[in-house]
Amino acid sequence: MKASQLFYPTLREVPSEAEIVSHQLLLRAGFIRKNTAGVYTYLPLARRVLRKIENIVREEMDKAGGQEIVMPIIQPRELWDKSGRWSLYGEEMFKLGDRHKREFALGPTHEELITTLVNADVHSYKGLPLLLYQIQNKYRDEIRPRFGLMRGREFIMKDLYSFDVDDAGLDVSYQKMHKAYQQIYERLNLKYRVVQADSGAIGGKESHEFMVLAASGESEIVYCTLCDYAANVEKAVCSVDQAVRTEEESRPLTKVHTPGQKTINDIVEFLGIPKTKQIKTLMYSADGELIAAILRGDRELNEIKLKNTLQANELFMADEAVVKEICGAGFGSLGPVGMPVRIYIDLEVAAMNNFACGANEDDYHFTNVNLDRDFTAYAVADLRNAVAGDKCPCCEGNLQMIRGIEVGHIFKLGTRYSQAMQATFLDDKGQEQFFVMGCYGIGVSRTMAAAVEQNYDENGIIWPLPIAPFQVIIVPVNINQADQKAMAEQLYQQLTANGIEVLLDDRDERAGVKFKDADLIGIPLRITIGSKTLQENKVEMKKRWEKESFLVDIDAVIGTVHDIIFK
RNA sequence: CGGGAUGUGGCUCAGCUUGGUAGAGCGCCUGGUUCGGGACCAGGAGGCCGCAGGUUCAAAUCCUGUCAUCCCGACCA
Repeated sequence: MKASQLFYPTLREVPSEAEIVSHQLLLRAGFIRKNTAGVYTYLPLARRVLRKIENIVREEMDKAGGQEIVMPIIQPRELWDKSGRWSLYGEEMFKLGDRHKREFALGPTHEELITTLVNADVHSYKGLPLLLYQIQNKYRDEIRPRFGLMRGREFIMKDLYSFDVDDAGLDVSYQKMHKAYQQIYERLNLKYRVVQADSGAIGGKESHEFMVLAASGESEIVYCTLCDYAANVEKAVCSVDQAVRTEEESRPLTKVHTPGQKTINDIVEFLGIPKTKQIKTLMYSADGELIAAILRGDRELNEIKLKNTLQANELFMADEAVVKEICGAGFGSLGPVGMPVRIYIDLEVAAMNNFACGANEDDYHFTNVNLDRDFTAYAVADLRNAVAGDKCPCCEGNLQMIRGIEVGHIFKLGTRYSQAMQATFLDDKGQEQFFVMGCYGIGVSRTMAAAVEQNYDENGIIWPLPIAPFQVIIVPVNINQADQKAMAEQLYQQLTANGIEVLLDDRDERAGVKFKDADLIGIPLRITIGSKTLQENKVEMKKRWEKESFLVDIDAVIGTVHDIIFK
């Protein structure tokens, strides 16, 4: 491809709408343009990258037994009524009507559609397992689209759905996908981590997320430095034996006057009691019922864990006025002693003694509080967020934190959708059974953005070789010099003939402009043709990710490029 | 949906407080000089100042409404 022919409008300045690196660079380098919030046009360079990602995904899906199909974007309401998700998905779905006033949705995901499809045409266990996938635009009317391609309202996703005869079959399909996903991220050449994930209200028992590691990632991940354990903080287990047991004797409960002291820090200062000897009491409304969640003073509540423990559908922090009425004190003065609602305590708290807490009376606290003697817990559960330094739940190692971008997510769905959609087959005993399903997504466009978040410098993008829009860029310093132009053409032809994707910057621009653009769009390998080196029958080569360039004999160019690209 | 901010040529922004009919840099076009890290000189094109009302002799500027975009939060297979 000749740069003079390529549509890649680069920008010198950062468009003001872009906050994060991938958004800024993809805009500046002429990969994407915004149409409306969360909706983008992919220009030629982006299209090339997306295709490469898609092809790697496609190959691995096929290798794992997947078969590609394409499902419609427009889906009728009835399908979604069947699964109950028309209202459940609610606002997040783009909805539209036709001229007959029939209602439709732009597909945010395709479980309903594919379950219907498979149910219509697979009637026997002999047709299973069946793995079908597509790479397609998805539509979600995000409350707040942001970060460019990271959280768009229209995005490209690969979604595969597995259909099996039973749970054992699902396990096999799930493992296949798990492995295929690892292959994919290896091949994309991205640093990533697989983590245990919360499967959400709708998911099944098991779920893993694939995280591309990047400082700007939205998700927090904990991982063990010794073993393979890794999990989304939402999910990370804080096991019992992490709790520091205190061996001291129980001391008598004491009520202390603490005028105006509300926060944990206030008590640290006022009473000289460390955070780790205090507890905090958080009030929640769970499906309308007021409950108390209790944690050590320095810990953070994990709402997802609490929600799962309570098996609540709706959970939000209680209104202070309500709390005051029922408990007799405001937020800063609460405690479990005499608390008139159900008390859920964190595992760690169960191991503490002689701690301090609010007395359910403004301006008073208790010290030397002890579980069972002074109050009883309705349940003890893992409720807090893991933090760096926690003991690994699987081994003797310690946990560390890192940030990541969720680019893949796999779920065991079980029979949730097949039951809702009444999708069945006959097993080998002639019994009617529900399909046992799994679903497996990869955010293709998000993966492109994540690759940028992970690979850039002050000059622009540094594409990993497997997904670079071009592998090599040839820059003749001055295209008006006949010998440079001729050499550029010659190398371009030769490299192209050798199956290498080359961009020839044949524009009549100054060298600086061409270098800047080459760096910005992130082509991994640059070949510079200048008059001095040309006289010595050499060209200059530079790897985008390295600082120094090096000279190569013209005869050796093909071989050198080959070595670098195909390693 | 709450809180905050912003809408002025393709991009980044100034002008708005104290109304008098629009500017800079970059980009773009033409000519010339340049030519290994976003050149220089000269000339030029391009904006009913997001939109709709209102106040006023007069509105980019003041007022009201509205739309859009961005950030924080709530939300989130």
